[in-house]
Amino acid sequence: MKDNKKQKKILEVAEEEFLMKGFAGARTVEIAQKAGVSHSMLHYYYKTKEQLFEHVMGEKLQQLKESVSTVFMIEDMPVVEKVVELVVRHFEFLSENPDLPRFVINEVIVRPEYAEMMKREALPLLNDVVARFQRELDAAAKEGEVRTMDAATLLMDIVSLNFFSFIIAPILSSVKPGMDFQAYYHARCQENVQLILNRINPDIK
Amino acid sequence: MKDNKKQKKILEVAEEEFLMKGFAGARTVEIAQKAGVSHSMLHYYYKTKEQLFEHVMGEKLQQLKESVSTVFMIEDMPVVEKVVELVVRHFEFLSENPDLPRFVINEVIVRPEYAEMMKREALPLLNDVVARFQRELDAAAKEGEVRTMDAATLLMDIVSLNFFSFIIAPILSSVKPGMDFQAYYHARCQENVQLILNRINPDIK
DNA sequence: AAATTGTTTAACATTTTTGTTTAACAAAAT
DNA sequence: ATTTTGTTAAACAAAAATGTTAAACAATTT
Repeated sequence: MKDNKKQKKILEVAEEEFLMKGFAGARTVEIAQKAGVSHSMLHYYYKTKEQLFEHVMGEKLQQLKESVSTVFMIEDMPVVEKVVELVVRHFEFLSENPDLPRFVINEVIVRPEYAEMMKREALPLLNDVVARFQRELDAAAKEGEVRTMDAATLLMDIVSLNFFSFIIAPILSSVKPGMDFQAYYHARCQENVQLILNRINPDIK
Repeated sequence: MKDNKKQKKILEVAEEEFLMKGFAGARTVEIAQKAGVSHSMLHYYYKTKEQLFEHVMGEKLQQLKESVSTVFMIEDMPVVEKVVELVVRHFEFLSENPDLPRFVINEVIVRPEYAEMMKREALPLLNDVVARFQRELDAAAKEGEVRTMDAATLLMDIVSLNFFSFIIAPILSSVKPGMDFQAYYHARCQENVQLILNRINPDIK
Protein backbone atom coordinates (compact mmCIF):
# COMPACT_ATOMS: atom_id res chain seq x y z
CA MET A 1 0.00 0.00 0.00
CA LYS A 2 1.01 3.65 0.26
CA ASP A 3 4.12 2.70 2.19
CA ASN A 4 2.55 3.22 5.63
CA LYS A 5 2.24 6.96 5.49
CA LYS A 6 -0.19 6.97 8.38
CA GLN A 7 1.95 4.72 10.50
CA LYS A 8 4.85 7.08 10.01
CA LYS A 9 2.68 10.05 10.80
CA ILE A 10 1.66 8.42 14.06
CA LEU A 11 5.32 7.94 15.00
CA GLU A 12 6.09 11.51 14.09
CA VAL A 13 3.30 12.97 16.17
CA ALA A 14 3.97 10.54 19.01
CA GLU A 15 7.55 11.75 19.12
CA GLU A 16 6.45 15.35 19.43
CA GLU A 17 3.89 14.54 22.08
CA PHE A 18 6.18 12.35 24.17
CA LEU A 19 8.98 14.91 23.99
CA MET A 20 6.74 17.80 24.92
CA LYS A 21 4.62 16.10 27.56
CA GLY A 22 6.64 13.18 28.77
CA PHE A 23 5.48 9.58 28.69
CA ALA A 24 3.00 10.03 31.53
CA GLY A 25 1.62 13.29 30.15
CA ALA A 26 1.16 12.24 26.53
CA ARG A 27 -2.28 10.97 25.48
CA THR A 28 -2.84 8.28 22.90
CA VAL A 29 -6.12 9.76 21.69
CA GLU A 30 -4.48 13.12 21.18
CA ILE A 31 -1.64 11.54 19.27
CA ALA A 32 -4.11 9.75 17.01
CA GLN A 33 -6.11 12.91 16.50
CA LYS A 34 -3.09 15.09 15.70
CA ALA A 35 -1.81 12.41 13.36
CA GLY A 36 -5.14 12.57 11.56
CA VAL A 37 -5.96 8.92 12.11
CA SER A 38 -8.62 7.18 14.08
CA HIS A 39 -8.05 6.08 17.62
CA SER A 40 -8.37 2.43 16.58
CA MET A 41 -5.69 2.86 13.96
CA LEU A 42 -3.14 3.78 16.58
CA HIS A 43 -3.79 0.63 18.53
CA TYR A 44 -3.85 -1.35 15.30
CA TYR A 45 -0.22 -0.50 14.64
CA TYR A 46 0.96 -0.21 18.22
CA LYS A 47 -0.76 -2.41 20.73
CA THR A 48 -0.01 -0.19 23.69
CA LYS A 49 1.24 3.26 24.54
CA GLU A 50 4.37 1.61 25.90
CA GLN A 51 5.03 -0.08 22.54
CA LEU A 52 4.47 3.14 20.67
CA PHE A 53 6.93 4.80 22.96
CA GLU A 54 9.50 2.10 22.38
CA HIS A 55 9.18 2.47 18.64
CA VAL A 56 9.61 6.21 18.82
CA MET A 57 12.68 5.94 20.99
CA GLY A 58 14.08 3.09 18.94
CA GLU A 59 13.90 5.28 15.86
CA LYS A 60 15.65 8.17 17.55
CA LEU A 61 18.39 5.87 18.70
CA GLN A 62 18.71 4.51 15.18
CA GLN A 63 19.11 8.03 13.82
CA LEU A 64 21.71 8.85 16.43
CA LYS A 65 23.63 5.69 15.62
CA GLU A 66 23.61 6.46 11.93
CA SER A 67 24.74 10.04 12.30
CA VAL A 68 27.47 9.28 14.80
CA SER A 69 28.80 5.77 14.36
CA THR A 70 29.69 6.16 10.69
CA VAL A 71 32.51 8.46 11.75
CA PHE A 72 34.35 5.42 12.98
CA MET A 73 34.01 3.75 9.62
CA ILE A 74 35.89 6.49 7.83
CA GLU A 75 39.35 5.25 6.86
CA ASP A 76 42.44 7.40 6.61
CA MET A 77 41.21 10.19 8.82
CA PRO A 78 43.43 11.39 11.66
CA VAL A 79 41.84 10.77 15.03
CA VAL A 80 41.85 14.45 15.86
CA GLU A 81 39.70 15.15 12.85
CA LYS A 82 37.46 12.27 13.73
CA VAL A 83 36.88 13.75 17.14
CA VAL A 84 35.93 17.08 15.59
CA GLU A 85 33.61 15.27 13.21
CA LEU A 86 32.11 13.38 16.12
CA VAL A 87 31.39 16.46 18.16
CA VAL A 88 29.88 18.23 15.18
CA ARG A 89 27.71 15.31 14.12
CA HIS A 90 26.45 14.72 17.59
CA PHE A 91 25.75 18.41 17.93
CA GLU A 92 23.94 18.47 14.61
CA PHE A 93 21.84 15.51 15.62
CA LEU A 94 20.86 17.41 18.76
CA SER A 95 20.14 20.54 16.71
CA GLU A 96 17.53 18.51 14.92
CA ASN A 97 16.31 17.15 18.25
CA PRO A 98 16.82 20.02 20.64
CA ASP A 99 14.40 18.71 23.25
CA LEU A 100 15.85 15.24 23.36
CA PRO A 101 18.54 15.78 26.02
CA ARG A 102 16.12 17.27 28.51
CA PHE A 103 13.62 14.56 27.76
CA VAL A 104 16.06 11.67 28.03
CA ILE A 105 17.60 12.85 31.27
CA ASN A 106 14.15 13.29 32.70
CA GLU A 107 12.70 9.98 31.55
CA VAL A 108 15.74 8.09 32.75
CA ILE A 109 15.08 9.34 36.26
CA VAL A 110 11.31 9.26 36.15
CA ARG A 111 10.95 5.83 34.52
CA PRO A 112 13.68 3.39 35.48
CA GLU A 113 12.31 0.92 32.92
CA TYR A 114 13.24 3.42 30.23
CA ALA A 115 16.78 3.56 31.55
CA GLU A 116 16.86 -0.24 31.27
CA MET A 117 15.64 -0.10 27.71
CA MET A 118 18.29 2.47 26.84
CA LYS A 119 21.01 0.30 28.33
CA ARG A 120 19.78 -2.74 26.47
CA GLU A 121 19.62 -0.94 23.14
CA ALA A 122 22.54 1.44 23.36
CA LEU A 123 25.22 -0.37 25.34
CA PRO A 124 26.26 -2.91 22.71
CA LEU A 125 26.84 -0.19 20.15
CA LEU A 126 28.50 2.03 22.71
CA ASN A 127 30.93 -0.66 23.79
CA ASP A 128 31.83 -1.31 20.21
CA VAL A 129 32.38 2.37 19.49
CA VAL A 130 34.37 2.87 22.66
CA ALA A 131 36.65 -0.06 21.84
CA ARG A 132 37.33 1.17 18.32
CA PHE A 133 37.83 4.69 19.53
CA GLN A 134 40.19 3.62 22.28
CA ARG A 135 42.39 1.77 19.80
CA GLU A 136 42.61 4.80 17.55
CA LEU A 137 43.31 7.11 20.45
CA ASP A 138 46.06 4.87 21.74
CA ALA A 139 47.67 4.71 18.32
CA ALA A 140 47.50 8.48 17.98
CA ALA A 141 48.89 8.91 21.48
CA LYS A 142 51.91 6.80 20.52
CA GLU A 143 52.55 9.19 17.64
CA GLY A 144 52.23 12.12 19.99
CA GLU A 145 49.19 13.46 18.16
CA VAL A 146 47.05 13.45 21.30
CA ARG A 147 47.61 12.84 24.97
CA THR A 148 46.68 9.50 26.48
CA MET A 149 42.98 9.43 27.17
CA ASP A 150 40.18 7.16 28.24
CA ALA A 151 37.81 6.89 25.26
CA ALA A 152 34.69 6.41 27.38
CA THR A 153 35.47 9.52 29.38
CA LEU A 154 36.10 11.54 26.27
CA LEU A 155 32.82 10.40 24.74
CA MET A 156 31.00 11.30 27.92
CA ASP A 157 32.63 14.71 27.86
CA ILE A 158 31.38 15.25 24.35
CA VAL A 159 27.87 14.07 25.12
CA SER A 160 27.65 16.11 28.33
CA LEU A 161 28.97 19.23 26.70
CA ASN A 162 26.54 18.99 23.82
CA PHE A 163 23.62 17.97 26.04
CA PHE A 164 24.31 20.92 28.26
CA SER A 165 24.22 23.33 25.34
CA PHE A 166 20.68 22.27 24.61
CA ILE A 167 19.43 21.94 28.14
CA ILE A 168 20.35 25.51 29.01
CA ALA A 169 19.04 26.98 25.76
CA PRO A 170 15.52 27.49 27.16
CA ILE A 171 16.93 29.03 30.34
CA LEU A 172 18.99 31.45 28.32
CA SER A 173 16.11 32.38 26.07
CA SER A 174 13.86 33.04 29.06
CA VAL A 175 16.42 35.61 30.21
CA LYS A 176 17.02 37.09 26.78
CA PRO A 177 13.60 36.75 25.12
CA GLY A 178 14.62 37.64 21.58
CA MET A 179 17.52 35.20 21.53
CA ASP A 180 18.65 33.88 18.15
CA PHE A 181 18.78 30.13 18.60
CA GLN A 182 20.56 29.50 15.31
CA ALA A 183 23.35 31.87 16.23
CA TYR A 184 23.56 30.40 19.70
CA TYR A 185 23.80 26.84 18.39
CA HIS A 186 26.41 27.80 15.86
CA ALA A 187 28.63 29.53 18.38
CA ARG A 188 28.13 26.80 20.93
CA CYS A 189 29.12 24.03 18.55
CA GLN A 190 32.36 25.82 17.72
CA GLU A 191 33.08 26.31 21.40
CA ASN A 192 32.45 22.68 22.17
CA VAL A 193 34.79 21.58 19.40
CA GLN A 194 37.50 23.87 20.74
CA LEU A 195 37.00 22.65 24.29
CA ILE A 196 37.26 19.01 23.27
CA LEU A 197 40.27 19.65 21.03
CA ASN A 198 41.95 21.36 23.90
CA ARG A 199 41.19 18.42 26.09
CA ILE A 200 42.66 15.79 23.80
CA ASN A 201 45.72 17.90 23.09
CA PRO A 202 46.32 21.14 24.99
CA ASP A 203 48.86 22.23 22.36
CA ILE A 204 46.50 22.24 19.37
CA LYS A 205 45.97 25.69 17.82
CA MET B 1 -3.68 20.26 67.44
CA LYS B 2 -0.33 18.52 67.01
CA ASP B 3 0.86 21.31 64.75
CA ASN B 4 -0.26 19.62 61.52
CA LYS B 5 2.26 16.85 61.51
CA LYS B 6 0.27 14.91 58.93
CA GLN B 7 -0.22 17.91 56.69
CA LYS B 8 3.52 18.44 56.68
CA LYS B 9 4.14 14.79 56.01
CA ILE B 10 1.83 14.99 52.98
CA LEU B 11 3.82 17.92 51.61
CA GLU B 12 7.07 16.08 52.22
CA VAL B 13 5.97 12.95 50.43
CA ALA B 14 4.28 14.95 47.67
CA GLU B 15 7.56 16.72 47.04
CA GLU B 16 9.39 13.44 46.64
CA GLU B 17 6.72 11.99 44.40
CA PHE B 18 6.41 15.05 42.17
CA LEU B 19 10.17 15.34 41.84
CA MET B 20 10.66 11.70 41.04
CA LYS B 21 7.65 11.15 38.80
CA GLY B 22 6.73 14.57 37.50
CA PHE B 23 3.34 16.17 37.94
CA ALA B 24 1.63 13.90 35.42
CA GLY B 25 3.24 10.75 36.77
CA ALA B 26 2.66 11.33 40.49
CA ARG B 27 -0.44 9.74 42.03
CA THR B 28 -2.46 11.32 44.81
CA VAL B 29 -3.45 7.96 46.33
CA GLU B 30 0.17 6.91 46.44
CA ILE B 31 1.18 10.17 48.07
CA ALA B 32 -1.49 9.71 50.72
CA GLN B 33 -0.47 6.12 51.29
CA LYS B 34 3.24 6.87 51.58
CA ALA B 35 2.47 9.75 53.90
CA GLY B 36 0.57 7.31 56.10
CA VAL B 37 -2.71 9.19 55.86
CA SER B 38 -6.02 8.34 54.33
CA HIS B 39 -6.89 9.34 50.82
CA SER B 40 -9.62 11.66 52.09
CA MET B 41 -7.19 13.42 54.34
CA LEU B 42 -5.13 14.51 51.39
CA HIS B 43 -8.13 16.11 49.74
CA TYR B 44 -9.18 17.56 53.07
CA TYR B 45 -6.02 19.66 53.20
CA TYR B 46 -5.49 20.14 49.49
CA LYS B 47 -8.58 20.26 47.34
CA THR B 48 -6.82 19.14 44.18
CA LYS B 49 -3.59 17.63 42.98
CA GLU B 50 -2.85 20.97 41.33
CA GLN B 51 -3.21 22.79 44.65
CA LEU B 52 -1.01 20.27 46.40
CA PHE B 53 1.58 20.82 43.72
CA GLU B 54 1.44 24.55 44.14
CA HIS B 55 1.96 24.27 47.86
CA VAL B 56 4.95 22.00 47.39
CA MET B 57 6.55 24.32 44.88
CA GLY B 58 5.68 27.38 46.91
CA GLU B 59 7.56 25.91 49.83
CA LYS B 60 10.63 25.11 47.76
CA LEU B 61 10.63 28.63 46.40
CA GLN B 62 10.32 29.98 49.92
CA GLN B 63 13.33 27.95 51.04
CA LEU B 64 15.34 29.14 48.06
CA LYS B 65 14.44 32.74 48.76
CA GLU B 66 15.43 32.44 52.40
CA SER B 67 18.76 30.83 51.70
CA VAL B 68 19.70 33.22 48.94
CA SER B 69 18.09 36.58 49.52
CA THR B 70 19.44 37.06 53.03
CA VAL B 71 22.88 37.50 51.48
CA PHE B 72 21.76 40.86 50.24
CA MET B 73 20.70 41.92 53.71
CA ILE B 74 24.18 41.50 55.10
CA GLU B 75 25.70 44.90 55.71
CA ASP B 76 29.37 45.72 55.45
CA MET B 77 30.31 42.81 53.25
CA PRO B 78 32.33 43.50 50.11
CA VAL B 79 30.38 42.61 47.00
CA VAL B 80 32.99 40.08 45.94
CA GLU B 81 32.44 38.15 49.15
CA LYS B 82 28.72 38.44 48.69
CA VAL B 83 28.99 36.85 45.29
CA VAL B 84 30.98 33.97 46.73
CA GLU B 85 28.40 33.60 49.47
CA LEU B 86 25.65 33.68 46.89
CA VAL B 87 27.17 30.96 44.76
CA VAL B 88 27.82 28.78 47.79
CA ARG B 89 24.36 29.22 49.27
CA HIS B 90 22.63 28.55 46.00
CA PHE B 91 24.83 25.51 45.53
CA GLU B 92 24.07 24.29 49.03
CA PHE B 93 20.37 24.71 48.45
CA LEU B 94 20.71 22.57 45.35
CA SER B 95 22.78 20.00 47.28
CA GLU B 96 19.79 19.56 49.49
CA ASN B 97 17.53 19.44 46.44
CA PRO B 98 19.63 17.74 43.82
CA ASP B 99 16.70 16.74 41.62
CA LEU B 100 15.13 20.16 41.56
CA PRO B 101 16.96 21.61 38.53
CA ARG B 102 16.09 18.71 36.30
CA PHE B 103 12.52 18.77 37.53
CA VAL B 104 12.04 22.50 37.12
CA ILE B 105 13.51 22.63 33.64
CA ASN B 106 11.32 19.75 32.64
CA GLU B 107 8.09 21.01 34.15
CA VAL B 108 8.60 24.46 32.69
CA ILE B 109 8.63 22.94 29.23
CA VAL B 110 6.04 20.25 29.82
CA ARG B 111 3.52 22.41 31.67
CA PRO B 112 3.46 26.03 30.53
CA GLU B 113 1.07 26.87 33.36
CA TYR B 114 3.86 25.97 35.77
CA ALA B 115 6.18 28.39 34.02
CA GLU B 116 3.50 31.06 34.50
CA MET B 117 3.22 30.25 38.18
CA MET B 118 6.97 30.46 38.60
CA LYS B 119 7.07 33.85 36.92
CA ARG B 120 4.24 35.13 39.09
CA GLU B 121 5.87 33.95 42.29
CA ALA B 122 9.53 34.50 41.58
CA LEU B 123 9.75 37.59 39.41
CA PRO B 124 8.93 40.23 42.04
CA LEU B 125 11.64 38.97 44.36
CA LEU B 126 14.04 38.49 41.49
CA ASN B 127 13.59 42.03 40.26
CA ASP B 128 14.19 43.32 43.74
CA VAL B 129 17.32 41.26 44.18
CA VAL B 130 18.64 42.20 40.76
CA ALA B 131 18.14 45.90 41.46
CA ARG B 132 19.93 45.71 44.81
CA PHE B 133 22.69 43.62 43.35
CA GLN B 134 23.17 45.97 40.41
CA ARG B 135 23.59 48.94 42.74
CA GLU B 136 26.23 47.14 44.77
CA LEU B 137 28.03 45.95 41.66
CA ASP B 138 28.08 49.44 40.20
CA ALA B 139 29.46 50.88 43.42
CA ALA B 140 32.16 48.21 43.55
CA ALA B 141 32.97 48.79 39.88
CA LYS B 142 33.58 52.45 40.61
CA GLU B 143 36.10 51.44 43.28
CA GLY B 144 37.74 49.11 40.79
CA GLU B 145 36.89 46.03 42.88
CA VAL B 146 35.08 44.37 40.01
CA ARG B 147 34.57 45.02 36.34
CA THR B 148 31.31 46.54 35.13
CA MET B 149 28.70 43.83 34.91
CA ASP B 150 25.03 43.29 34.31
CA ALA B 151 23.60 41.89 37.54
CA ALA B 152 20.89 39.82 35.82
CA THR B 153 23.45 38.17 33.57
CA LEU B 154 25.72 37.41 36.46
CA LEU B 155 22.87 35.86 38.42
CA MET B 156 21.92 33.79 35.43
CA ASP B 157 25.51 32.65 35.11
CA ILE B 158 25.51 31.52 38.70
CA VAL B 159 22.19 29.73 38.41
CA SER B 160 23.13 28.02 35.15
CA LEU B 161 26.50 26.93 36.42
CA ASN B 162 25.05 25.45 39.58
CA PHE B 163 22.07 23.91 37.79
CA PHE B 164 24.42 22.31 35.34
CA SER B 165 26.46 20.70 38.10
CA PHE B 166 23.39 18.90 39.31
CA ILE B 167 21.86 18.05 35.98
CA ILE B 168 24.95 16.24 34.78
CA ALA B 169 25.55 14.43 38.07
CA PRO B 170 23.34 11.47 37.08
CA ILE B 171 24.98 11.29 33.66
CA LEU B 172 28.41 11.20 35.24
CA SER B 173 27.42 8.57 37.76
CA SER B 174 26.00 6.35 35.05
CA VAL B 175 29.43 6.35 33.43
CA LYS B 176 31.36 5.95 36.68
CA PRO B 177 29.03 3.79 38.75
CA GLY B 178 30.88 4.10 42.07
CA MET B 179 31.06 7.88 41.90
CA ASP B 180 31.33 9.78 45.18
CA PHE B 181 28.62 12.41 44.99
CA GLN B 182 29.80 14.27 48.07
CA ALA B 183 33.29 14.68 46.66
CA TYR B 184 31.89 15.68 43.30
CA TYR B 185 29.62 18.33 44.79
CA HIS B 186 32.39 19.70 46.93
CA ALA B 187 34.84 20.04 44.05
CA ARG B 188 32.19 21.43 41.76
CA CYS B 189 31.12 24.14 44.18
CA GLN B 190 34.72 25.33 44.51
CA GLU B 191 35.10 25.36 40.76
CA ASN B 192 31.93 27.33 40.28
CA VAL B 193 33.03 29.92 42.82
CA GLN B 194 36.36 30.30 41.04
CA LEU B 195 34.70 30.62 37.66
CA ILE B 196 32.34 33.32 38.85
CA LEU B 197 35.10 35.18 40.70
CA ASN B 198 37.12 35.13 37.55
CA ARG B 199 34.21 36.50 35.65
CA ILE B 200 33.56 39.46 37.92
CA ASN B 201 37.23 40.29 38.12
CA PRO B 202 39.77 38.44 35.96
CA ASP B 203 42.61 39.67 38.20
CA ILE B 204 41.39 38.06 41.43
CA LYS B 205 43.75 35.42 42.87
C1' DA C 1 -19.57 20.33 78.27
C1' DA C 2 -20.00 21.72 73.74
C1' DA C 3 -18.09 22.93 69.60
C1' DT C 4 -14.57 22.46 66.49
C1' DT C 5 -11.00 20.23 64.11
C1' DG C 6 -8.47 16.12 62.63
C1' DT C 7 -8.88 11.63 61.17
C1' DT C 8 -10.34 7.11 59.28
C1' DT C 9 -13.06 3.92 56.59
C1' DA C 10 -15.57 2.81 53.04
C1' DA C 11 -18.30 3.55 49.57
C1' DC C 12 -19.34 6.11 45.55
C1' DA C 13 -19.40 9.39 41.62
C1' DT C 14 -16.85 11.33 37.94
C1' DT C 15 -13.61 11.82 34.71
C1' DT C 16 -9.89 10.46 32.09
C1' DT C 17 -7.43 7.29 29.74
C1' DT C 18 -6.38 3.13 27.67
C1' DG C 19 -7.51 -0.56 25.10
C1' DT C 20 -11.10 -3.68 22.39
C1' DT C 21 -14.53 -4.98 19.33
C1' DT C 22 -17.52 -5.03 15.50
C1' DA C 23 -19.25 -3.72 11.17
C1' DA C 24 -18.42 -1.62 7.15
C1' DC C 25 -15.78 -0.20 3.32
C1' DA C 26 -11.70 1.03 0.37
C1' DA C 27 -7.30 -0.13 -1.55
C1' DA C 28 -3.89 -3.35 -2.76
C1' DA C 29 -2.00 -7.79 -3.45
C1' DT C 30 -2.50 -12.54 -4.92
C1' DA D 1 -12.01 -12.06 -8.26
C1' DT D 2 -11.02 -12.84 -3.88
C1' DT D 3 -8.28 -12.40 -0.09
C1' DT D 4 -5.63 -9.54 2.62
C1' DT D 5 -4.48 -5.21 4.52
C1' DG D 6 -5.54 -0.47 5.87
C1' DT D 7 -8.93 2.42 7.53
C1' DT D 8 -12.88 4.57 9.92
C1' DA D 9 -16.66 5.18 13.11
C1' DA D 10 -18.92 4.17 16.96
C1' DA D 11 -19.73 1.99 20.70
C1' DC D 12 -18.03 -0.34 24.52
C1' DA D 13 -15.20 -2.35 28.34
C1' DA D 14 -11.87 -1.91 31.75
C1' DA D 15 -8.78 0.38 34.33
C1' DA D 16 -6.82 4.08 36.55
C1' DA D 17 -7.12 8.32 38.74
C1' DT D 18 -9.29 12.14 40.86
C1' DG D 19 -12.39 13.92 43.78
C1' DT D 20 -16.71 13.57 47.12
C1' DT D 21 -19.53 12.21 50.72
C1' DA D 22 -21.36 10.36 55.02
C1' DA D 23 -20.80 8.18 59.31
C1' DA D 24 -18.22 7.62 63.11
C1' DC D 25 -14.96 8.74 66.51
C1' DA D 26 -10.88 10.92 68.81
C1' DA D 27 -8.39 14.92 70.14
C1' DT D 28 -8.29 19.64 71.04
C1' DT D 29 -10.19 24.20 71.89
C1' DT D 30 -13.25 27.27 73.78
